[in-house]
Amino acid sequence: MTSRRSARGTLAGDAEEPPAAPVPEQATRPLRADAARNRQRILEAAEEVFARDGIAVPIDTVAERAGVGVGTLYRHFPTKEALFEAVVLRRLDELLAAVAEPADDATASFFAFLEQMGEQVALKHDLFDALAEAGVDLEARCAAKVGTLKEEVRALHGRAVAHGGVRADITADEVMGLVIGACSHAQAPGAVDDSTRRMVRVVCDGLRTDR
Amino acid sequence: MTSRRSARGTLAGDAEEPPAAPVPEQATRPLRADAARNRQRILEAAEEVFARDGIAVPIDTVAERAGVGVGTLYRHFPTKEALFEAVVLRRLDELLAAVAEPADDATASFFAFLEQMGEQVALKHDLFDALAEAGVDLEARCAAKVGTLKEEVRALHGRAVAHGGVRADITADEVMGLVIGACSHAQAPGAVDDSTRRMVRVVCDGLRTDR
DNA sequence: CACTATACGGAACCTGCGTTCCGTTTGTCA
DNA sequence: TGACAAACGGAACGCAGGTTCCGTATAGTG
Repeated sequence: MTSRRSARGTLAGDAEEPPAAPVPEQATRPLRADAARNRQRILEAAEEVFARDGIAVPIDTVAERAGVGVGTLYRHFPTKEALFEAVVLRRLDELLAAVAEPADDATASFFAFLEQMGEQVALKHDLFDALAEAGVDLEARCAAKVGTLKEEVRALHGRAVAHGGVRADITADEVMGLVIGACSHAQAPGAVDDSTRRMVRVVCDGLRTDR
Repeated sequence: MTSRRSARGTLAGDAEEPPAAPVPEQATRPLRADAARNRQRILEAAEEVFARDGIAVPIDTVAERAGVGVGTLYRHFPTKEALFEAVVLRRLDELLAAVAEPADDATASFFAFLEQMGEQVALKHDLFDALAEAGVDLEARCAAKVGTLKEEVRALHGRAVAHGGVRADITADEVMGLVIGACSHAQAPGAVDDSTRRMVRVVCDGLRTDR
C-alpha cells in the first residue's frame, strides 16, 4: 500500500488464463466438504471486513470474523493480496454485469451505469477506493478486469457523446475518477446514503450538455 | 491510520491557543542556529515526501531526505503525527488565505475558491487525501483549522446560493468531498494536470444552476 | 471401524516501522 | 580558546502484522 510495484510478481502472468475454464469455484480436486465451507466463509468475511475497514485491516480480523485460524485462511489464499483480489474480482463482475443491461437511450444508459457504479463504490467504499487509487496494484487478473471495465465505460461514454447528451471534453478515465472520488467520501459503509447519491447526481449533471 | 479515534488524546485540547501568540517559528527559547536550520529542512522534506508518497511513508525517508538522523527529527517533532500536523497546518493556512481574497460576484468567488482548493489538493494529493478521508484523525489544532475551512466553504456556498448561481440541494461538506474526490485521482503529484482541472470543472458545472 | 490424505489452528518467526537512548559533536558565550 | 548546554546521529527496542510450520483433528473410503 505504500509503494508501487509493476503488477505481477514472480508468479503466473496473464498467459495463464487461456488454457483453463473460468474456474468458478473448484477445478483441480473436489475439495473436502469442510474446506469448501470454510473457503466460502472466509470470502464472505473478507468482503465484509475489507468493505468496512479497508484493505489495511489485519488479516487476523478476517480470520476471526470467519471463525477460522489464520493457518486455514492461508491454506486457501496464499497471500493477503490474493484474498483481496478474489474479493474485488467478484465485485467487478457484478459491476460488469450491470453494464450489460439493455437500454435504448445512450445518454440515459450512460448515467444509469454511473449510478450503478456509484452504488457499488459507496457500498464497499474502502474496497473500491483502494482499487481506484493507484495505491494498490492489482495482479494480472484484476488489472485485466479493470481494463474491461474501463473499456465499457469508454464505450458507453462514446455512445452518449454521439447521442449528444454528454460533453465530449472529458475522458472515460476521468469520468470514473469523478464518480469514484465522489463516493469515496461516503459516510456509513454498508448503506448508500442520500449524500452520496446527491454527489453522484452533481457529477452527472456536470457531464450533461443539456440540463 | 487504520481505525478512528475521537481526535485529541491526553494532551493539550484547544483551550491552549488563546494565551500565546500564533507561535510563528520560535517562542520559548531562541533555538540554536543549526537546530533552526534543521527544523526547516525537516519541514520541507516532510512536505515533499508526504505529498508524494502519502502519510504511510516511513519516517526514515523524511529524515534521509532532510539529511538528518531520526533522532534529530524526533527532537523537533515528538511524533510522526505531529510532523504531519505541522505540514498540513501550513497548507491549510495557504488555503484559508485564498478564501480571504476579495470578489464581488458571490457565485464567481465560490467557484474560484473551489478551483483554488482543487489546485492545492491535486498538488499535494496524498496529503490532502489523507486529510479529507476520515482515516486520519487530526489532533485538536488541525481539526480546528479544518473546521474553519468548512465554515468558509459554507459561507461562500451560502452566498453563492443566495446570489442564485449555485444549486442549493447540496451541503458544503459534500461540495468539499466532490472537489477533493475529483482531485485525489490526480496523476503526477507535484504538478496540476489538465485532467484534474477538467474534473474540477465538471464538478463546478454540476453545481451551477445556470449554464 | 480403522486408516490416511486433507484440513485445521494458532504459536512462532520475520520484517518493517515508530520511538527511545545515549555517546559524540558543535554552536555559543565568556 | 575553553567549557557547557544544546543538538546530532543512528543503533537498539518494542510492537504490529504478514507468513510459515507443525502437531492435531477429521472427512472420506474400504
